[in-house]
Amino acid sequence: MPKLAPADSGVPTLAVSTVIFTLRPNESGAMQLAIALVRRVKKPYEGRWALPGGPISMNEDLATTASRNLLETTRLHPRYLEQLYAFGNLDRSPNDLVADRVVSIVYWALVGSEEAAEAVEGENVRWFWADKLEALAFDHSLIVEYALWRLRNKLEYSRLAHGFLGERFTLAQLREVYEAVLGRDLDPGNFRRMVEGNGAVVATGERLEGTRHRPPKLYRYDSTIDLTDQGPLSTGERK
Amino acid sequence: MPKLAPADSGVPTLAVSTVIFTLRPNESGAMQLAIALVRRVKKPYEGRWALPGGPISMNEDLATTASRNLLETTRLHPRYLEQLYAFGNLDRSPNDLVADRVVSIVYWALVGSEEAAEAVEGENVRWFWADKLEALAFDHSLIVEYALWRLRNKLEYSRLAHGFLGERFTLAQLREVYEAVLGRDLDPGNFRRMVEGNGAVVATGERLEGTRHRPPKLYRYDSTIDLTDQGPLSTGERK
DNA sequence: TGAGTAAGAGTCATTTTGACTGTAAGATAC
DNA sequence: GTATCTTACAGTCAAAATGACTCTTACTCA
Repeated sequence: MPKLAPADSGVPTLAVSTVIFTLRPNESGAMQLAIALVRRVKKPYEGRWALPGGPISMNEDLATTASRNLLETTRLHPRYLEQLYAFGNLDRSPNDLVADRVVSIVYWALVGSEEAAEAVEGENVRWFWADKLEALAFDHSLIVEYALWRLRNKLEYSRLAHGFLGERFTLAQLREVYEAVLGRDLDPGNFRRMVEGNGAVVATGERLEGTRHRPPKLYRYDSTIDLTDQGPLSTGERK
Repeated sequence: MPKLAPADSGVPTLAVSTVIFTLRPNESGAMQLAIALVRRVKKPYEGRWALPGGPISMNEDLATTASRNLLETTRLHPRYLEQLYAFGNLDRSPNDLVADRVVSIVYWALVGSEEAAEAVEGENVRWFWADKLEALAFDHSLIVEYALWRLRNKLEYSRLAHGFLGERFTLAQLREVYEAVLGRDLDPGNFRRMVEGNGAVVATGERLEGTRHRPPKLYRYDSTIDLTDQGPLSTGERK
C-alpha cells in the first residue's frame, strides 16, 4: 500500500488515555498487579486490546478527562491519578495513517482492590495481569511498560500503596501490596522498620479480629497528605 | 470585563515550550544556574517574560519541535532534552480568554556553559538567574519552579551534569556544577568518592595544565550512555 | 626557595540496610 | 486442657553508605 503524503496543514488530534492499575487475587490467592484494557472496535488495530481513552474536551482539565474516562469504562473512581507522559511521535499510528496523527497525554491511576472486584467486565473491557500482557494496539505496550516502571519507582519514595488499600490496613497487607508491585518478597521485620521509621503510617489503636493467629494492629496513612497528583500543580512541598 | 462563555465546540491549541537551563558565571565568578526567557510582544501578558515555545507542527516529533524552538531562540543545540509535563488546565490563560485554551507540552533542556556564553541575547531574549525570577506570563513561573525541582532531583541519580560540561572535565568542575544546581557546597573528598564509586566517570589519563596549583586529572563520562531523553522512548534499561 | 592553593588519598564515627533470630499472642486439633 | 501451628512484633549483627575530617602531594607565583 502506498504511503500517503503527510498533510502539511492541519494539527494533530489531542487525546487523553489512562493506564489503570489495581491489585487482584490470582488463582493461588496472592495479590497481583492488573491493568484494565478495552478492545478496539474500529480500525486500525480492530479487535486488539488498548488503553481506555478519548478525545479531550474543551471545558475539562486534563486530569478530569482522565478521571471521567476511567469512570465511563470501569465505573470506578481513582484513588490516585498522575500524569505519565505525552506521547506524540510521528510513527505512533500505522504508516498508512500518518495523516491521522494523535498526541496522547497519558495518565496512570490506581483503584482499590475491593472496588476493582465489582468493576464491570465484559466482552470489550477486561483486567489483564500486568506481567504477562499480549501486544497492544498502537504504542500502548510501550506506554504500559513505562507506567509500570514509574509505579515501581514511585512506590519506594512515596505513600502510593495507599491507593490500593482501604482506610485502615495491617502492615502485612501493606507489605503484600509492595510485594505485588515490586514482584519480590520483602522481609517482614525490615519492612516494618522501614515503614514505621519514615512516619508515613500511624497506628489506629485497633486490631484486626477474627484471624487464626495473633491479631495484628490496624494502621492508617497520615491523612494530612493529599495523594492525588504529586505533579507540578500541587502547592505542597515536594519530596 | 464580562467573562466570555466558553466555547463548547473546538479543540484546545497544542503548543510546545521549553525551559532552557545553563550555567553562567556570576559577578563573583562562581557558576550559577540560568534560564533563557523571551519577552512577549503580543497580548496577553505583552511585555512580560515567558518560556520560548510555539505551535506544534504536523510533521515533527514533540522533542524535535522543542529542539527547533531552542535553536531558533538561542541558536543553540541542547545537550540534554527531556519532556517535563503537559500543562492543560482551564485557568492557564486570563479569565476573559478561556476560549483560547492552550495545552502546552513542556520540555526542559540543558546547554553547555561555553555555548551559552555565545548565545544571542537581545531586547527580547535574555538569560535570567534561576533563583531570582520575576513573575512570568501565564503559569510559566509554576512551570519553571517544577523544572527546577526536576533538575535537582534528577541530578542525584543520573549523569545529568554532563549536559553543562564539555567532553572532558575535572572533578572540581563537575562538583561546581552540582553545587550550582543544588545550591549548596559539597565536600570535595566525599564528592570524589561518590562519583568514582558509581562508575559514571572515567579518567582520560590526561591532566589539565596551566593551573596555579597541582594539575587535576581530566575525566569524561562513560560514553556508552546516551543522555538525550531518558523518557519512555529510550530502549535502554531504566535505572 | 618558601608560601599558597588545590588535587587527591586516607581516617573515623554515625547511619542505613539486609539477613537473621527469638518471643508473644492468638486459633485449632487432639 | 494441652500441644501445636501460624503470624505479629521485637531485637541482634554485620556490611555498606554517608558526612566530617586530616594529611600528603604537586604545582605556581612572589
